[in-house]
Amino acid sequence: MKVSTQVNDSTAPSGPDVADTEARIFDAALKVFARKGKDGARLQEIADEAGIHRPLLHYYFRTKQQLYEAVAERMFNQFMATFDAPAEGGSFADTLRAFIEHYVDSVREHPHAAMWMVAENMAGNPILGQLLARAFATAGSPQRAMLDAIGLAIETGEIRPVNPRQLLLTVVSSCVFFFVTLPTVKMMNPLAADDFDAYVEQRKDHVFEVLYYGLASREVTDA
Amino acid sequence: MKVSTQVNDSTAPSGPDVADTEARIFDAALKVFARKGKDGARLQEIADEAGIHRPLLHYYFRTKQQLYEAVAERMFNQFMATFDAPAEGGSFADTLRAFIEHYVDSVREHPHAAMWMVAENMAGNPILGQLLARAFATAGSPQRAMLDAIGLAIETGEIRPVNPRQLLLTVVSSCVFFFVTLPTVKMMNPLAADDFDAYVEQRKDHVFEVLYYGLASREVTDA
DNA sequence: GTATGGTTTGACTAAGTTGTCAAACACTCT
DNA sequence: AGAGTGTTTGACAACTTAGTCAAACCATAC
Repeated sequence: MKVSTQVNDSTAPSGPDVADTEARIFDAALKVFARKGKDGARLQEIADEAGIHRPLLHYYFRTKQQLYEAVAERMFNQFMATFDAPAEGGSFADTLRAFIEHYVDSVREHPHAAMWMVAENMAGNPILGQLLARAFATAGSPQRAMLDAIGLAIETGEIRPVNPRQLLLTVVSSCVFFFVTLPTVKMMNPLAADDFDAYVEQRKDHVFEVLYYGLASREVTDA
Repeated sequence: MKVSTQVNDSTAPSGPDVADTEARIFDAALKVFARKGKDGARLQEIADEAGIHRPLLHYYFRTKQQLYEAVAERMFNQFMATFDAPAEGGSFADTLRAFIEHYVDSVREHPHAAMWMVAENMAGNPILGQLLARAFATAGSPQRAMLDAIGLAIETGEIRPVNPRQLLLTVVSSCVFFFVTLPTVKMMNPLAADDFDAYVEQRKDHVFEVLYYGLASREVTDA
């Protein structure tokens, strides 16, 4: 029996390439779950996508639920791993620019992950919240670091006083939402449909510009 | 047979309160579909929620698919109907403030609608895009008006030149995303969990502040 | 080469879900 | 009261899907 032991005890006879099979299942499940959602996904479809027979899914992961959870956890870790802690020392503008850049790239690189997390949230599952809360509590984590950077920039007066958590949410919203509503975005903005790469770069620039410099004409006005 | 004739031919004998039954089905379906998604939803659960027997669902809407589509359309219309065209004449700042206010309130008032649209998008359905595109093409629509207002404000120099479609997307993102990821937001921000009303107001203020005035300290710098 | 371990397969089971139907029902009109 | 309409009900059929199982399979170790 297998049932997902992460490491292969390399002394025992291990027959065909187990690691490969498990990886194929992961990838396939990732795709199908993200496309169809947990309930919409069919084990048969996952098996087909992975090029294996359906009972093998049960051999590697007992139940659909367990497969779902395993994939969810891996996806989240994968996604979180793509973040670097913001470089210390530079201006907040640089930090923010880099954070936006990273975030958008991460979402692009793991297109299913963002949707997955949103879906999980909409279903009311607190899993993501728990994982994120842990990340925020961890001293060195990029999320924590970004929050700290905001606080610091306010103290030094580089940026105006705003609620750091609200700001972080606004930044993340701006970086993720367009990706989650892609079909609509592509219909509303020709560039997104024609040259998505270019669109994404445009979006990064826009988000930074608007958030950092704001809309109000600089000539005009007050502090 | 019934099969969803919107209007009740009031001359014919109509037995028990048909309009009420249909409305109850709508409301129930709305809730359940939004909670569980199209595939996760069970007709039995919808029937229970509506307090009727399951075959009645088929009597009013032949299939699950048709029920889903009917509810989707109604929800979208309901949602769109909550928007007012931005008042002409005022400053762009006022227009933006009002738009944010309205958008957030609409999302709050129809909590399922936002999630529904996002889910629809994630499933790759172009329905929402089509409906929205129609709204944008319509001269008097609030969406169109907002886009025009942005263009105008740029021309008059009230705001700096930005891509209007990108800006609109950023605004909408900031108003909707937090609602779609509510469980996570509540775990990350104590206020959201303790006093959601207050949190929502704080969010409106924040979004306007950041988007309009930007983060950069006003003392510092260039146009 | 044969025994032994984990892996893969095909056939089967059990449960749950959608959709149908004919009979019972309620209301109105004559 | 009785006919006629549209509505509601309970029982049923067809189908899909997750999960099980024992037999076949393969690779290595002896």
